[in-house]
Amino acid sequence: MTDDDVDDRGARGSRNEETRQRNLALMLSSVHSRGSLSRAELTRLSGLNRSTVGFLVAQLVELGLVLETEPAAERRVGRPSPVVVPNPDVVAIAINPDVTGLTAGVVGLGGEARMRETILTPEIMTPEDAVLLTRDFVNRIAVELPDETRVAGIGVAVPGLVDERTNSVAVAPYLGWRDEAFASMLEEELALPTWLSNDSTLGVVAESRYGAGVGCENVMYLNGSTSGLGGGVVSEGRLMRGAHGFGIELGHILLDRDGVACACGRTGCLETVVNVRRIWSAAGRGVIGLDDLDALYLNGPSAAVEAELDIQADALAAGIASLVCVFGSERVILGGHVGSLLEARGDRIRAEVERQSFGPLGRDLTIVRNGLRERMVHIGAAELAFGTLLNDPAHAPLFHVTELRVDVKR
Amino acid sequence: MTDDDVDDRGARGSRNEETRQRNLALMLSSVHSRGSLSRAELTRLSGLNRSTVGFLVAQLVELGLVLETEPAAERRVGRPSPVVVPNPDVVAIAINPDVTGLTAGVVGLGGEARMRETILTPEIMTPEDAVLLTRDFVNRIAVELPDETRVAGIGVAVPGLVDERTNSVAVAPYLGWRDEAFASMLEEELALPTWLSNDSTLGVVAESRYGAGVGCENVMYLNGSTSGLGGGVVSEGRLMRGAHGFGIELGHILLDRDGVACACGRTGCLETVVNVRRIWSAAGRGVIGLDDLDALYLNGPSAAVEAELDIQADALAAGIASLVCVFGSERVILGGHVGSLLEARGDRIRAEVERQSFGPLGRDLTIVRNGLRERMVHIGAAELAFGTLLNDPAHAPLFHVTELRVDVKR
DNA sequence: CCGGTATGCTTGGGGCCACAACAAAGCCAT
DNA sequence: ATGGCTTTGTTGTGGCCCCAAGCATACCGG
Repeated sequence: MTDDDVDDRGARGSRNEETRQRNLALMLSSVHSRGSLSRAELTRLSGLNRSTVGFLVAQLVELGLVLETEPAAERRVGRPSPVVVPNPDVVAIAINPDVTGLTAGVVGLGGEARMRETILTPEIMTPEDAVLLTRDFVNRIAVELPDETRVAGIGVAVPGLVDERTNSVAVAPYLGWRDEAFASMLEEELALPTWLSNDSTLGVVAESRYGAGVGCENVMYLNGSTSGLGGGVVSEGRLMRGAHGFGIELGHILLDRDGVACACGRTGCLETVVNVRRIWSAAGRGVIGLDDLDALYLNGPSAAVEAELDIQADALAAGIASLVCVFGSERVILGGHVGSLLEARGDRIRAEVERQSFGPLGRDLTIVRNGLRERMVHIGAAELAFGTLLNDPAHAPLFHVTELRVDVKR
Repeated sequence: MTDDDVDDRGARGSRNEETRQRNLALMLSSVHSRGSLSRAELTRLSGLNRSTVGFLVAQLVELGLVLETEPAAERRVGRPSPVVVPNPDVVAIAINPDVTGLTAGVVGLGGEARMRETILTPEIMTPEDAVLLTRDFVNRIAVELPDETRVAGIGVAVPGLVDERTNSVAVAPYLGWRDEAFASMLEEELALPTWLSNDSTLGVVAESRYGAGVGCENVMYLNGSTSGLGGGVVSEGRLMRGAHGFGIELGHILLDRDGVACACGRTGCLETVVNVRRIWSAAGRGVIGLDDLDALYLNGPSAAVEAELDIQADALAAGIASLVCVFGSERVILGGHVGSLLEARGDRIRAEVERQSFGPLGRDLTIVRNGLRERMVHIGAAELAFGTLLNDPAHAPLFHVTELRVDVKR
């Protein structure tokens, strides 16, 4: 995808086209993340000249990425400004393979979910299974979606370590995948550009753009799922990726050096204590879905569960305090099992974090539950697929949904 | 310093001048960090056109920021290209107040240390003391440095928490400072723009640009000093700052929830174990300077010290493994007391980190001792003062050293 | 109906870089 | 020594991109 002949060190000079590209990207990203903006608002937001904004928007309209609609009747003085909205016919496909099945969806530019379905699998799926299920889904949407629909690509949220340099799955322990070039497999089958990322990393992307992290530049996100405790960090508005293109593993920060062994091979990780499976044990009634935890905690849980909640709340607080210390986050978002934990033990967690925080770092910290819930990973994966488009609206390829149908016949 | 009237959200549009500014900054930064580059090399590096690079360099020469020198005799075919070097008469002043005294220095563009002296103080200095010592130093260099010298500003490395938004010291525990608007105090006294930052944060800046982190985009730096364990992180080439403008506190990551109380008010911080004062206790002969630790470890230390080294090595390894897990760093640089610890227990530390690392994250990790040693904080502080200049070479103010002499007479 | 206001639209102008053609400076082979 | 070759500096032209200014447009309110 990248030209490798003149790629010295990324420290390239800027030319004039780049200015255009950046401004175009700014327009599209603003419209994408705010949903709708008048041209006058875009002018104020960008600080660019009216005439320039007019031209940029016209180009985006011509590219079919945004629509200019009638000005909103706002009863304001002055000539009304046309409203620019993202073109919902430009979509991304979001895929999330997991232990119980594959969730697939279509998300329009602007972040609106268009379709979403989960295909349950009797057994844990192989990468090949996942490709076939994805193909079936794409074939289906190719028929169901309107002809005007154009697809930016496929974003895959992987419950495991992803090597973003090679776009492959390094390890997905709960799926039993290892070194799978999953993106290439999908690209070969579907001829759509495909990107992979860790599911929790995508969670923080979604939350910080559309969820509980809106308006905050330093967000930390922790997500408790059946497959452990994951998370992601946005620092000064930028997603932290770490070296190697692997995401980062917040659940495996050290909690207690003399703690119990963790699935990752180490000892005393935060995940060994803050863990939904320990709740299941305490409740003593087998697997409990993440969506049922709230009800369990509300409807008078057993003393064993109460005790376990206290234990996990304290451990989570210690972990958060430790993480805030190294990231300097100002907002912590909790999702999945730890979101329920916050609901049940919010006061305790917040008090402990405050008490244990390093000086001023914990002073203005807010801890909130995630806002998007089950749609989150979905939206994050779509965001991944929209990335290229949002970065360079004029040159990113889009694929007509009708062409995908041709593939079906083949 | 910043215009506050139209500062919507930082997401400003780009105009044409910005292109020029960025390219100019790229030229100057390249020359600054590489020491000297031919115009042809700058052309290749930037990907810009020969003619453009020629013009940009000419502008930098006119601004007095770089010098064009005779082409190096390289016995290569083709017309020789003039070599561009940073103008050493453009300098920054680096200040580092600490418990034992104030270290002050002058660093030329290009990173070369021009002067450096430590003024010892009998008692721990107040901010006012530090201002006076700095003033004396500036008065002295105003006389000693050549007339052509121009000063970009003052960079201060503070052993404590700095609020970079307000350019003030939030807490410097070992100096006993709290909420001191130290930058304003200096600016008022010396009429030179002044920036503050945490000393360890500046350490990672210096190391990643000139020291053991050169050529690496994901660096973590840990520094053990008398005032505790600090550090900084460069992720994907960018310095991590965290919210609030405070740096980040790597020494206070959790090591053991049941550990001992830490000076920061919490329990079980990494710093409570990895700590030079514990070495002093084990050695049983009072305060030992950081520079004497290597000798102590080499010349057959006592069994108590050996045992303590093992303990600290293991704790450090656990801390590093935990931190690498959340930052995804590929190079860890150790300085000060932990640098000596690495020298004494390198194999043990590396083996433990490898063993405890999360999957592939620890695989390609290198752990090295810092390269710049005592000059490090110095160079980092100068880098801080050069920041504005490197970012916008055409507009950053420079102050003639002769004008500083006028201040002396006043 | 008419001024006031905010915005859209059009045109001219300036800044910045690429490109092309030419000049310069060294290497190298004959 | 000379002429070809290669690389780089230099200069002028053109294209891209944004801004500014003036005019047109659409809505409000009296």
